[in-house]
Amino acid sequence: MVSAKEQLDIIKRGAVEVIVEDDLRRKLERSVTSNKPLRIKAGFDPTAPDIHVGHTVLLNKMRQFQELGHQVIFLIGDFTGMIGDPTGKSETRKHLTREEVLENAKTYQQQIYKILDKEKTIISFNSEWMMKMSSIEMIQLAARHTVARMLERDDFKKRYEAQLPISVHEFLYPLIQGYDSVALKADVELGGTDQKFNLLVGRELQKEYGQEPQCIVMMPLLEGLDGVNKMSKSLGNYIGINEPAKEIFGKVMSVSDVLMIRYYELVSSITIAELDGIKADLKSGALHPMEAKKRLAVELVDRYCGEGEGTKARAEFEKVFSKKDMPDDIPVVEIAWDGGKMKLAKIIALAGAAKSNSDGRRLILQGAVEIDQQPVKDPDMELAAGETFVLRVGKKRFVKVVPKK
RNA sequence: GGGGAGAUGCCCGAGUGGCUAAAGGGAACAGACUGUAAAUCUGUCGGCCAUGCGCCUACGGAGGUUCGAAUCCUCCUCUCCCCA
Repeated sequence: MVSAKEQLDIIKRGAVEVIVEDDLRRKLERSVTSNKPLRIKAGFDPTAPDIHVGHTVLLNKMRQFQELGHQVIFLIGDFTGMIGDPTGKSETRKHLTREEVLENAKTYQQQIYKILDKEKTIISFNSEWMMKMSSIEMIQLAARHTVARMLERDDFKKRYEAQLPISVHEFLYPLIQGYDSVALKADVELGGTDQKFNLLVGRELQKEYGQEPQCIVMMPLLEGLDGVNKMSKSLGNYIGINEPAKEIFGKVMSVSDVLMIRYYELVSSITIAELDGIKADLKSGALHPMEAKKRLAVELVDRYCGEGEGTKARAEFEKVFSKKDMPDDIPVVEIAWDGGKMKLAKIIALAGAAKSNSDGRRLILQGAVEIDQQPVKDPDMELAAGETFVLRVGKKRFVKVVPKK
């Protein structure tokens, strides 16, 4: 078994903050001597079943705990999902039905085992204990925290100061998340830095309920493709781990050089020494930033789409964008002509390459449209029924249009 | 319970009777430049027909006043602030 000190070093790698490090060391030491694994909790929202690269920062850390022999609990906040975590939101999320939650949970499980060890993962739902909690118990739970303390939470404070609505039930979210730690008897909870408040509530409540408070390991939030906001599905700036290889590859390539380094730090599995080497080579000019980015893209595609897919995606990418060739696999769309001739603008919209006929028309005017690699300039161009051709809109939208009988 | 303020397009936000499909910013999309980089510059950015100074839909919801309403009135829904 790995010594407590070595374990702590591994755990601390990449983490922003560990609360409280000495406590964690003691827990690890105890775990080593008693040969009893620690219970590691990490909570996930049931509303976003598409796991993206941002989540992997946390998942990778969970994986490390598993490799060190600890018990990882993947907690799906299905009960809390009915409240909606207000974090970074100015509005309350919509409630999910039982069926939706279970459906999302299934999607989670399909995706997380790309990273986690299935044999060593416990999936848990907080509705399990929360549904059984009585109103009195709920009120007693609420009685353990004050409004002033709740308003310390950055998000609440900001909304309060900005005169934005805060519903009373939103105060319950941190309490319930904290209570989950009590119910699970968590030794350690993992979370993003935006979760700090909630994670700390867990410690408080465990003390109140006579448990040893959990230690907290906070991971950095990964910036999304825009390089500014955190990666999230709702902002649309994410790389999903279930996306097709060429999507993942393309998205990594579109990232700025600065952000690339960040991605290397947080989601690549290279060692710190290797990363330092890359940084040095970039600085000296020995390594072109594009090449470094391609390597990162290959690594991520390999990991999430399967070994070898990365190299394939790279070849495809170079073909389409460097040599301006057509991609191998162009999606085929069948279109029914509603007459002898049809406007190209309308075909573009029907093929899903534009939002509307007007949008298609605008794209033609902007010189974004090609048919069989021939640029189209005429916004009123019409095509006769029965033609098959490859439509290109912008840099990356390719559609093979086939007439529908 | 009383008093006050507010709700505008994907988001923020201007707009107090016609010149408003609605300023400005952000996001997004396209083009130029590139490394599909990023940054920058330019353009587009409700829909439909594409001929127009065309038609339809749109400023929380429902009605009303008016030749004409995002703008005025009534009721409703929601939010914020102050007092209790």
